[in-house]
Amino acid sequence: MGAAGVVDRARALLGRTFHGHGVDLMITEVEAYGGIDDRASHAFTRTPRSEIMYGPPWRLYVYRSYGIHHCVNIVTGPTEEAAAVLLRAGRVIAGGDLARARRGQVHDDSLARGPGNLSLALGVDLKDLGTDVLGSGQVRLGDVGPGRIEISSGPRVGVSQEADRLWRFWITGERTVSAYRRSPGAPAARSAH
DNA sequence: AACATGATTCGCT
DNA sequence: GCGAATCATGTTG
Repeated sequence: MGAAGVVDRARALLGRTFHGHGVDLMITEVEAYGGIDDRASHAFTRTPRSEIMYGPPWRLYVYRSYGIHHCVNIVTGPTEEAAAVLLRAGRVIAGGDLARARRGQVHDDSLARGPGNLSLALGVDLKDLGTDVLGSGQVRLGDVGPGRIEISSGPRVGVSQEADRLWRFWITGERTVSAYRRSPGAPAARSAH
């Protein structure tokens, strides 16, 4: 698997079901992070936090964001690349009451819209770090792959490095997909003029 | 030991 | 569209 391997893995996750602590959703938006080949990846520098990404694939990398939220990633491997896929949004398909209890009164489309909200809806936090999502634990991938879906792509949200790499993918037309925001720290985007 | 920085979200203008 | 909230992590002294 080359540098594009994580991209293939990211696209293949779209439309799959994912379970977290009593809630099932269909993954509708993801971002690929290329590890050692990607300055935007937390694994670009190998530290205790990013160490999980240098391990076997299909384990959870969970981190705290802005001191408030959590973000959920699936490590993709190969181990020497330390790549991972960030789950950015999903459509809740079961356990909606539980998801709403965690998220409050929000529109169904917003229950798992954005990485922090997705993590909250699924009840995933640091206790789930390192969970094998191919196992039968409280956080796991569903067995069934997607039917035919159309995929759109664009730049990743909020990253100041590699801000023009088109490594964000979502199911075309899905209303659960989060809004794009370019990082203030990123160089100005080239005008389309 | 102190400092800078976010793979964000929500409310207000 | 803009900015505050909030704190773990990594970096620097």
